[in-house]
Amino acid sequence: MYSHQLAKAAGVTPAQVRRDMMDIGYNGSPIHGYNVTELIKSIDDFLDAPEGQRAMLVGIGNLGRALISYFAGRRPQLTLVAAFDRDPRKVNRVIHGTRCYPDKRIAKVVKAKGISIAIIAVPASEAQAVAKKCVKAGIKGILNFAPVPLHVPEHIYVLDTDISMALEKVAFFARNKRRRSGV
Amino acid sequence: MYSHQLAKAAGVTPAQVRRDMMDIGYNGSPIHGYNVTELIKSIDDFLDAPEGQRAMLVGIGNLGRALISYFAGRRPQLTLVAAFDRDPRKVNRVIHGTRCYPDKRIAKVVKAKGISIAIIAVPASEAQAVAKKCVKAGIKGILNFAPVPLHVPEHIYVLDTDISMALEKVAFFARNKRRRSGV
DNA sequence: CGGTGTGAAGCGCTTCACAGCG
DNA sequence: CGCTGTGAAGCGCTTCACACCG
Repeated sequence: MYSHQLAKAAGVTPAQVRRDMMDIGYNGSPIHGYNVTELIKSIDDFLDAPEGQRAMLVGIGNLGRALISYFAGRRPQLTLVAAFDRDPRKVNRVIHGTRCYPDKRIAKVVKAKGISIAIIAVPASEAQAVAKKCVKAGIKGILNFAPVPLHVPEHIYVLDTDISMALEKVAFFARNKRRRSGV
Repeated sequence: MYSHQLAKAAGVTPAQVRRDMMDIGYNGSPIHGYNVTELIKSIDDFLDAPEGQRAMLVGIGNLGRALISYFAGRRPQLTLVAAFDRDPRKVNRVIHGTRCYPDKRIAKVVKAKGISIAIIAVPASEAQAVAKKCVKAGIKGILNFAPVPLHVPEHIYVLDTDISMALEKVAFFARNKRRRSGV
């Protein structure tokens, strides 16, 4: 499989693909290109923590449930092991294999299960408070779906994914003609 | 309101804020900083199409429903006016003010309502087919939540928002300590 | 001083372009 | 040849740094 084929499949340029190969330390051959099976293994080695990582979800609304089904049993090294909500009617059950707890128990469950990543899918008004709780519990990274910037200590990694902003962006560029763009 | 205050609120640097002011053509004064009311108006003028823009959603699963409630009556100039699904049980009703149609009717509804933006929230296996249908119907921009790169003509703007990739990214950087990052 | 507006520098990602090799 | 691996150039966004002004 050659760089230009991988490039077409992934929607990027061949140069990009070769650059990425360098970055993850995988080498192809000019004759046969890249061996996909080995390549996948190299990518996994590069991305995954050898011990695996566990994530939790806070906020079991429509978005929360969508996220649970997205992540259900996707990658063995990165699993969703708990979900939390403030509403007592939403907890103490299992959705798509993920157990739901009342949000009071975040700290305990994080410690008990060794969770290092939090996914925040609560309303904007609660996001900052939830983030604080997660950080105090010992989380290392946050995936934030609430449309507010989170204030957290420097050493916590935060990725903001503001969905309505994404729509604004599409609306804007759809009018003002530009090229595609990624995650 | 001064640039450093806006910066703190938005989670960016003061220099960024002033740069953005230049880009949208709004001027503050060194004495009073920026007038927030006028500023919001300037931003709207910059972002919004004067005639407004209409969007549709394809795929009424958990994610689809979450998106509907996100966008319900947010911005007057950018509204979600229709939702589509293949499943007959999900259509012919109104969710959060958004009418649901069978996906066969995409082309007709796009034309009838002057829709220019499509939000794709269907399973990966159907995304490309849906995208094609949308493009043929005359859509200008696509917000894609399916975890596949879409192949569309050059002049269509596509924004890919692969949520599980976002989680991988957080997992990776949470281990390898980096600074926060945006939409 | 404490702000804004902005040219210029910095930085990271993307692309070019070419050596090397079967 | 055609493809990989990679130094170097390009490009766009971010940050610096400073003139200007009340």
